Amino acid sequence: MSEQASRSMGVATVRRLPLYLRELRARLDQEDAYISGAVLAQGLNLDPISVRKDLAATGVVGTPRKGFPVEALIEAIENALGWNNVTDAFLVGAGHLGKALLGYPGFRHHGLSIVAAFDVDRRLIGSKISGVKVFHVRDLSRLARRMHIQIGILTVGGACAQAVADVMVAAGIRGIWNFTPASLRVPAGVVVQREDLAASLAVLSHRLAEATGGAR
Amino acid sequence: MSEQASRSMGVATVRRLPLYLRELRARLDQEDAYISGAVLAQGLNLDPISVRKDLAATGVVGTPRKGFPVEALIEAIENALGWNNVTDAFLVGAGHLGKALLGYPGFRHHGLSIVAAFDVDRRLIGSKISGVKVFHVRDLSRLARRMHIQIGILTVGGACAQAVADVMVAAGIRGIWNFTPASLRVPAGVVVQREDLAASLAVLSHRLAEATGGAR
DNA sequence: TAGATTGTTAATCGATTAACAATC
DNA sequence: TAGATTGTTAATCGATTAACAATC
Repeated sequence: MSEQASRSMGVATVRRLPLYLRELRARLDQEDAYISGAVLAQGLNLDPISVRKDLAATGVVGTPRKGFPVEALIEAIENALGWNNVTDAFLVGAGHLGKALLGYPGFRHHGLSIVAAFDVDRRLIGSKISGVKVFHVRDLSRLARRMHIQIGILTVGGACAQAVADVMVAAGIRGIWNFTPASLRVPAGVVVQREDLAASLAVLSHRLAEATGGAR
Repeated sequence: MSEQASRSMGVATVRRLPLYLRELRARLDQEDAYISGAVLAQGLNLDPISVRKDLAATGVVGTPRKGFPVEALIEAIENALGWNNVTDAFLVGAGHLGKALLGYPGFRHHGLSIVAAFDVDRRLIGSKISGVKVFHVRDLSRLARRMHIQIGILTVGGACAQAVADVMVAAGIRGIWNFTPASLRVPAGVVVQREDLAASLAVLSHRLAEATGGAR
């Protein structure tokens, strides 16, 4: 049931699920066993109708006058995202951004655990960054297979992004979180999720230019 | 004319503009003075029709059989995003992620220059990170006003995100690039662009769960 | 009962995709 | 001329918003 619900969920809804999850977990610490869509919407600056639809998409049914059961919602959202089980990931490219992601404690709440890092810089290999050991990229394939790694985080320079992605795919990795500006080519069945800083900045710039108008 | 074009541009189009810009700049180094939408689309893994529409939205007219003039496209895109002039920005929160952004050289190509960083950690204040000096947050308001800063980059912990955003707004900052999970409340006229790692990871997780199906 | 809240159906909007005419 | 490519109009799709019925 919940699987079918998750299968038909729109991308926009999926993107909002972590917002709900965060807020709901905070509520759980308090006394509230139920929360209404309107309250949730107000706390997150979202449209109440949108929230109600998203919550409905999780398969959890609310009760009029009371709202939605907080605990059931948390479980349903974690389930839809696969965040109830921890997924191990490899990170390739231990530069500035790679180090930042290795040091980010929040992934724990998102079912993600970075269990090894990779680079080609001799000074890094063998060291530990935020408790995660750094290996040479040439060891990636062997380790990924042995550990059944599903997710690869790509924080290398744009120039070698495709080459590393190829190695990841060959090593059996099924999902690539791409922080490089490169447009990756992968075989069908492999999922690439792009974290596009430039695109985000473009939207900000454009909206600012719009707001400012021609007058500068 | 180009202003009007930029005003009516959809968000999806704006998000793709940096992709085109990057590819076009690479082409400029080669001999090509013209590029066809189809070629551009193939290089970026995009739908050709989509690309043609996006390029049309910049106001640049292509010529059949030849394609679009590369140099004019670059100029038009830079113009639409305001990336032809460098915009100075402040960064608040010199932790892992803040340091990563301070060390990222690519912003230069996106019309963004981080001219100062802020934190409350005494060990950081007065130091330089990637050539950018770190100040105490209490100095932000004064400096932002004096330097007419328009963009603030928010890389603090979620707990104090709103407080820092309030300071930014009060200091005359008009656009906030929000890397925290907080849902910021700002007055009308101030633009907030969220860089939502959790949302992105959620999409990846969901697509992986979808691809895997129930069988795990 | 009354009223707040969910759930559902319809309307609107924007983005993508398709088809085809215009043009060099 | 012929053909490749742009430009435009229409169709489809998904997301958001609106309106209202159902329910505790």
